[in-house]
Amino acid sequence: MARIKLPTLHSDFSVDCVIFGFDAGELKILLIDRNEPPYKKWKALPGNLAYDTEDIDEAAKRVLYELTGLKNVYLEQLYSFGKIDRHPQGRVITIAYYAIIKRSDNGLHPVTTFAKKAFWWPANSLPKLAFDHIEIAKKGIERIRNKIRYEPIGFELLPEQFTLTQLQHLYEAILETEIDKRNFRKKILSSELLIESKNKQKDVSHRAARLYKFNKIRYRELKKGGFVFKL
Amino acid sequence: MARIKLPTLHSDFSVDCVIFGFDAGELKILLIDRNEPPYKKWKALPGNLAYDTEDIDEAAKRVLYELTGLKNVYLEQLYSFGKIDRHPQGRVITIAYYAIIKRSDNGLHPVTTFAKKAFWWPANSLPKLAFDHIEIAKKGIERIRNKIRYEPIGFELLPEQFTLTQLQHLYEAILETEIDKRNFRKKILSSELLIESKNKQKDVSHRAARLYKFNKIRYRELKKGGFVFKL
DNA sequence: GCAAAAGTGTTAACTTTACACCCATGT
DNA sequence: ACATGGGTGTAAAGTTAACACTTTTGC
Repeated sequence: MARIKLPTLHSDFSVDCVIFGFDAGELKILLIDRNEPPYKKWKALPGNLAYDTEDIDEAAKRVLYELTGLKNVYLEQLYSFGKIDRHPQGRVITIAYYAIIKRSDNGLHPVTTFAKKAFWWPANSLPKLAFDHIEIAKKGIERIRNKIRYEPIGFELLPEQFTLTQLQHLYEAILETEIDKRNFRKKILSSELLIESKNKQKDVSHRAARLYKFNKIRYRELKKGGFVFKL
Repeated sequence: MARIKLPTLHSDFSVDCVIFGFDAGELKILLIDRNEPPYKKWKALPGNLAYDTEDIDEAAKRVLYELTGLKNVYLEQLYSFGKIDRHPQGRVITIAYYAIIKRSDNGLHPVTTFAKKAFWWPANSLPKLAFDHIEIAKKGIERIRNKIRYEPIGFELLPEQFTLTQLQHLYEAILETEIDKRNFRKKILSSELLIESKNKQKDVSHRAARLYKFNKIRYRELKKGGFVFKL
């Protein structure tokens, strides 16, 4: 297997990101169009070779930032992929990360400062992707599905303020189940993780729902005491 | 940051293994004494640079085999570690795996075909380790602790046949809790994951306990139907 | 006034927890 | 006969699941 040395980056491993967003009642993943070989013109997960001078976590943050302009985002390592033939130009291991980002409530407007053309794609009907990116994306979906059951990461996908119905729809979309409205509300409210806002929904053509915020501080406290959020 | 090229392996990433065993009522981890620099004479997790010609999963299997002579062992990727300064000779990313191996019931005799001197160490009182291996080991312990709650991996640590009390002690050791004997038995037996053996314990100076086997086939069936083992 | 989603309680089924004594075997 | 761990059931507390109608608001 030939080993290609790239002039500037000088590295044999890359970082790829599965970036999740929630919109129109669906879990979405941010994809890019590749405009250089290999896999030119293919859709792919955003990623890049890593510099020798940065920790891998930093490389993931950088990729995410270059693509979305966002910092301070929920970002975790997902899994590493190292089949010898996964990259046509030689041995390149990739360390995959997954990120969860908020999108403005009313907005379908994608994030702004792109390095490449990026677009959201429904997580449950992904197109063909370059390299082994389908495998990586599936691992990401599997992870977020498991994680959401025992950590309150769902809030990362919603705007600062949200209604209980929005939250329920999010859980239903990710877990692909129906949830009973009354039971859901009882459970989520009894967890003390939500702060009731004084505001209500605006511009809806029906009774406006109360808005809530996630109480991060309370969550940290509870977690220290051994509390585990469970839906 | 200097980048050292090794003549034969020609690779910038390594594979390290957290190998778990259970013995004398304790969770143990297999360590080696390093006999070359860097960190010569330090204790460390078994690991090695990976060849360019093997998938990373294969590299992990190889490391495990070289050290223990074992194949077909429970082995999963754990996490990748990529701080730039984790290796004194330059940028080396490591992909950590964890393995769970059975040790013969009565036996404290360690595995045989060593590449290096290896020895078991209690997981909850690890010594100083080379590189960032303490961090890796801790991640492994955290993982096995979480995993054992919702997958029946405990059986991988026990001999083919075991008593319910042995199984209970194993859970107690890993989860660091006490478990009620009657509740534990009720729960574990009602899961239908155990096959009652006709045999009983031998050579104990008290009433001999019935032996059980883990029913792997039944577990796979149940799992397909969406069953999740939970202690 | 009607369409659309918000909001609200009770009961039965199930799961989890707490708890103590007799039994079989080896010395 | 005694020491050691093996083996067993029940009741109370807590959790989950099933289920339907009234309220508010905009059009």
